Amino acid sequence: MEATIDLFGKLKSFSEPELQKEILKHGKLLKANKGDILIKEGQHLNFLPIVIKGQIRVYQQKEDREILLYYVGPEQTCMMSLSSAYFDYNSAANGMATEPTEILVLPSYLIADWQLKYPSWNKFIIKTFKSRYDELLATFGSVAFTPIQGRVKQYLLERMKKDNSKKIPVSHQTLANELGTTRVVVSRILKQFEKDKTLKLYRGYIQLA
Amino acid sequence: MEATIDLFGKLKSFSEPELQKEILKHGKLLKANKGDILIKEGQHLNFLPIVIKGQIRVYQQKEDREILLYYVGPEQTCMMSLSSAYFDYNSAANGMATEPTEILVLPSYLIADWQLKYPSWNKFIIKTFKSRYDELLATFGSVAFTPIQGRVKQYLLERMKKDNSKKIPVSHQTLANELGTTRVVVSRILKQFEKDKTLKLYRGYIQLA
DNA sequence: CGCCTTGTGTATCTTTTGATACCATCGCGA
DNA sequence: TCGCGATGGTATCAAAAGATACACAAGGCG
Repeated sequence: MEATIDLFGKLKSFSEPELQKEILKHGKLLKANKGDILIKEGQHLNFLPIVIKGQIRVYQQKEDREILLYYVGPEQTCMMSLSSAYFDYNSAANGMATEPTEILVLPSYLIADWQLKYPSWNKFIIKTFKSRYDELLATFGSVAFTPIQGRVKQYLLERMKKDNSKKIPVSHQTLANELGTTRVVVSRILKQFEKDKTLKLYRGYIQLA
Repeated sequence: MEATIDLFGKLKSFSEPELQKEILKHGKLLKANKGDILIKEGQHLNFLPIVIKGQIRVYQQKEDREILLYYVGPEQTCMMSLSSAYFDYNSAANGMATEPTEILVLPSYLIADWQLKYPSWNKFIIKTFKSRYDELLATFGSVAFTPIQGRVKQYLLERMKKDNSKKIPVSHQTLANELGTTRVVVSRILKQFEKDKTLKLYRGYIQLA
């Protein structure tokens, strides 16, 4: 890989100089545009993507329904690829860039080696497994126990925190895709919230009260 | 720990003699009865249980509803404890023995050390993370996309395979708890299946056709 | 400007799921 | 033997969620 200005300024997790050398040697930088599909369900993966900048949306799909699993943000990687690195495995989800995204791509066969050699890499791997699991478990609990109305509210509140803004740019259809339901259901629920004065609806965005 | 006959005959994953010594030195054997609660939601865990014999049911609960996450069988361990070993963490689920169960209990602080020292231990850890994730993801997809009727069918078929028997000893209430719904719903669906001749209902068990 | 895509509002109808209630039966233990 | 809890059948009603269809508006683009 060509020397990249400030790569490890953005990837602070990897402190060992030796590890950094290896990453520079074997890694490739990739740029993805908004909407680019990086991983498809059923696909066999032999690389590990680490997001440098931007974001990847990982979701499951069934017929015309889809549901969000998690986002991969900077300094993070994806479970599907990680699973593939250790076992013969086909992706159980899709990955799509939600904005222009820069990705560091590493070949799978190095993952396990590095894990034994470099403590910071090991920590990264374990942390990924752990936090992805937690996320999924939280979403699972939500889907299993909370009616959609509550999940819409949850989603909007989390989004507000994350973006630090009460103006949430999302279409009803997109919201439905995040939550695993349909557009009509989302519109209906949002309208109810609007009547309850908890938000206002506009074309293309939602303004929380 | 007192020398235990054939412990490593049952735990074939741990091949290194050094690791076996460590396990014998720091581990304790524990016996649980059917119905014993081993882990509670919110509880802080400082041990890692590895099942030797029997089974632990790990599930989430909310008010009077509950839903199965997974079972921990022989040679397996639980995600909650594993997460606790690496990070400050409170269990997000409950664990209960479903039958008389023998458990090897190891202190949390050793998990990470051993992982760097013993490849077979590392493999065990990674495999646990990976397979627990896969299970949860499968269940998640099922809950998100499949109507309950289909999930009842899935459950019964899987149970048939696992037990290698078409006679499935389970009450409607228990089935409801596994699937995150209520008894009445399960009874209704099962009755429909009986009308369709795909199974017969008896007190305390279900006979698949 | 007209056209097309995307986004939104809403009505109607059906299906699924849940809540409640009541009753019958079984089997265990006092 | 009686009582009681666990199990299961079922009816009724309500709520949640989904399917379909249609209308309209906003905005980009040729």
